Amino acid sequence: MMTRRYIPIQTERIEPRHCTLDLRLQVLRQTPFLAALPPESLAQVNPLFVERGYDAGQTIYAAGAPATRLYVVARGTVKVIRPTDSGPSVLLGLRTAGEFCGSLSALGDRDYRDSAVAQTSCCILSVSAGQFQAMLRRYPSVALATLDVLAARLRAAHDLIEQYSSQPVEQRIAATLLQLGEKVGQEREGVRLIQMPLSRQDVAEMAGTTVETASRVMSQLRKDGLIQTGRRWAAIADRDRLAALAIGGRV
Amino acid sequence: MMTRRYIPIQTERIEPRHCTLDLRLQVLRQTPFLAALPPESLAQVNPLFVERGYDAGQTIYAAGAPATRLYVVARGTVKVIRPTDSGPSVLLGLRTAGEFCGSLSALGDRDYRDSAVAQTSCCILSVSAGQFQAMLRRYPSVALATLDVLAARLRAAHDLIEQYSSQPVEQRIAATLLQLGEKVGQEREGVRLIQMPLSRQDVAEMAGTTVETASRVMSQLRKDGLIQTGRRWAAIADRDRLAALAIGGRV
DNA sequence: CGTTCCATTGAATGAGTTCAATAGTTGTGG
DNA sequence: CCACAACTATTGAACTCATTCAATGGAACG
Repeated sequence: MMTRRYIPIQTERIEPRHCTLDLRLQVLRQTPFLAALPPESLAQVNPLFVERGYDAGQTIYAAGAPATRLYVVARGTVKVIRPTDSGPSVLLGLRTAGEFCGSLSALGDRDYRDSAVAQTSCCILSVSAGQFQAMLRRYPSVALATLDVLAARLRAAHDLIEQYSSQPVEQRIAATLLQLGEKVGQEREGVRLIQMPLSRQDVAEMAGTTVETASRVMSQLRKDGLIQTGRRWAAIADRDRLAALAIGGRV
Repeated sequence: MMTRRYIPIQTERIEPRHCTLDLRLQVLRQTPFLAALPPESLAQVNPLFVERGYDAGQTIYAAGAPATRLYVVARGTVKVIRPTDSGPSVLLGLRTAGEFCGSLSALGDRDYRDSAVAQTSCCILSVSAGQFQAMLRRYPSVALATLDVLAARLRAAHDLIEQYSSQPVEQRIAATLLQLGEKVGQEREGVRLIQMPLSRQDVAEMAGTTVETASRVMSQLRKDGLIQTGRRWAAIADRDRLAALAIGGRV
């Protein structure tokens, strides 16, 4: 009664823990910074990547540990979180198929500044930081593509900073849900279902608030017919009104 | 009486509005992404840069305008600000000699997402986005160096996000002042003077709060002997206690 | 079938904003 | 050189949004 089960089914597709060889090349090809490579170069770098499966909840790398590898998501969804000294973590972003996380700059920090946790069970390819550096040097197009990805992430980070410092919680949560809808949403029965397990805790960490507040706001949004929610899932029912709320405040 | 004028003098050095030729090459050489270039390449790219002076308060580029150029600060200090739909702006960062701002990715947005405003009078070199892209392609070391800068900025942005979502205003302001001290601070009469005009408004925009709160917090910090302040300036008097406050909360 | 996790809701509290008023500082023009 | 206008900073008081503390109930999992 409180949680409408219009969408009882959820992300029922269990991700395979291990990747097939076909998948490997396919993923590497769709990875932004490798997409520009000619096939023969791709075949050359392919062996440098190591594959490994993770169960949902498992940590891929932890903040504070030596930053030795760069990870590429082949299947599944990964949370990149920043632990805070006191209290709950901050969710910096989600990585899905083809996206990377982990060590980037050899000159930068020696340690990871954030942790990556499997949100679904997933399959991850990884390459050592040294080999990645070598790739950057050897294939200039890889460096340029990586530059674009970083620029885009920087823009996204600045968007977040703007949100945090100028918008109330309700708007931040609305914006968060819209972004999730863009990234991992799928149309289902007239609503846009966010295709990943998503707890109130997750939303709270993305919007920089507490579980209770996230729950309250989302309950209200549900009552207003903007979204649908359930245990560890959410769907966008009225994209336009939600977007209006996200930018303009009160609808 | 209320504002101690222990440091009545301030950033009294008026920046020259126009750069000398010597300064040009010197600045380009200390610019991170050009530092790696051999002298002859530097001489080649030098003519691509246009120089121009700006008075304090002048806008170098404005958010929303077509992102056509990349700017390198030669002298002075530049504020990179993100205007918000409603209310005050957010100060994303400061750029001093050798640092760049403006258009980065040709693939990315066509428009600037933020504005750059001269904080002091300053001298700026700029290059067209197209020519910068050509430099990235022609000199791989430039691309790699730019990658490092972007990675560092991304880390800084994530630090900010963490602060915003997990720390109270007092700590954010303390951290802001410490960062400023690192970046543009100079030892003067036993304190670290922040060598740039810095209003409460500026601090507020950096810490994501209001002028009033910034004023209140800084007044308290002054009473506690952690900082010294005046009209449009601040100095760090007790770095250790300020740092303790920034991370640990109440001292 | 009970234990654990997740979500919801209430009430009290508090940090920070908002509104408003005052005052010191700087710069300008008569 | 002085008076006035504009800017910057400070401080008070009311208010509000969000957190915190706390308690309950449903859903999933073994």
